[in-house]
Amino acid sequence: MAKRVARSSVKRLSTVEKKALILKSAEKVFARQGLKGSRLFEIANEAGLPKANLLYYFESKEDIYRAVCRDILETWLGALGEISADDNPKKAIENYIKSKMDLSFSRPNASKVFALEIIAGAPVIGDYLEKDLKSWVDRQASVFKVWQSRGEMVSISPQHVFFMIWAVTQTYADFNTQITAVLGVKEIGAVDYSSAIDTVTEVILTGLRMK
Amino acid sequence: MAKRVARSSVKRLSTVEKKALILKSAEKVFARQGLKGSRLFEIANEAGLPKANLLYYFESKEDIYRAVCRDILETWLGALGEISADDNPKKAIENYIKSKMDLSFSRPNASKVFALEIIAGAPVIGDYLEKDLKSWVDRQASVFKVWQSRGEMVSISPQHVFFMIWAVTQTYADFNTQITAVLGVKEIGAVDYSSAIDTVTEVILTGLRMK
DNA sequence: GTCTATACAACGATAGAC
DNA sequence: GTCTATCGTTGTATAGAC
Repeated sequence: MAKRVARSSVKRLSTVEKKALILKSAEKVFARQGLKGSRLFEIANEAGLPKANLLYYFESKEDIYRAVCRDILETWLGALGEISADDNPKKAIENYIKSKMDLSFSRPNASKVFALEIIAGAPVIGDYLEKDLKSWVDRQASVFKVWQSRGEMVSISPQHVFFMIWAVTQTYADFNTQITAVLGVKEIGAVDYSSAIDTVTEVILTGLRMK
Repeated sequence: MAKRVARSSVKRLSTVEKKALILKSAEKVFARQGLKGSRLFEIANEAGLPKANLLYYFESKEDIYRAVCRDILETWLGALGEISADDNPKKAIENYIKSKMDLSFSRPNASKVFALEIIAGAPVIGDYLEKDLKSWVDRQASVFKVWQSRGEMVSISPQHVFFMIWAVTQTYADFNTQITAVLGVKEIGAVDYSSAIDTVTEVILTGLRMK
């Protein structure tokens, strides 16, 4: 049976497209109150689908949530890459900060879902943190140690360097409500965006004494 | 009728003490999933009280939540003080970072409730952000501008300086699950605590080029 | 594959005995 | 002031017609 591609109606979407629509809508809803604070009908409304339809494509609310988390982790890891000891240290950190800031501005809801999950104690992605993320950080840490031994970076715990970079880059997504309130603007515009990147990059590179 | 002070049983607590117990328990519960993700019976269990008892002391779940938020904001504002242009810039920022880090380690749940509230779009404390917090930041910003004109601080947007300081100090409370996972420890110990303060202070002061 | 109707469990809040 | 019982509502999930 031939499947038609998307037209004006949501009903015309293929299975794959509909699953993607549900996940996109779910990410937006979960970004406000997390798993326990979100309702299936909110996701359904957001997607423009009847509630029961969601449970045809996914087993349960938790199943949707797990799929959203998987999707976010893939984007995260995929976009961040690996830093090598041969890289130019300053350029490498600069690129890393840029990537993280871009993610914060392009997918703020993904960042918020991640934040809510961590604050809740990482019941779903705890394993990822302890295995994949930890070993990724451990690998980068050994690179930082090489740079530090060459005097190309101040000698502080590489782990804490990452905690700080993650914190300042993600704050522009997660705490954007606070930021717009303090700046007295309705939303973070293109100007604030590039000014934020410059400021963060400048302060961190200087703070790490990178030449 | 004479009231007895607290003994072993929760029942012996005075009205004031019992309200405080409820708020303390509620803060812990709200710190995991926010307002909508938390259940009254969870707060009741945490406090060791029957559910209906909570609704004798407070009108509703939202009422408890608002009281928790008020409590947190008072602590926040009270602990942070004001910085004056006459202060020694480096010492002032150092003290500010120290205060914020102390708050993160002494009241991590308060920090988490605050974070969840902001991520949710600040439905309850939005007013505080736009008025009290904004004017506080605006006052500090004029102090920073004086320092910057004297060459005692790098010339970047004072607002973004605060965004960065808040982000790195609060990350040790809010994202402590991620931090312990990456460090491979069960909890952030006294050693990590002071190492975190030193690292954060060092990087930020250097990053702001404070002499 | 879609959607209505509904079963069933969870939850907030109240009534009323003590 | 405390606590049990319970009401009314909301929310997840399923059954079954189309």
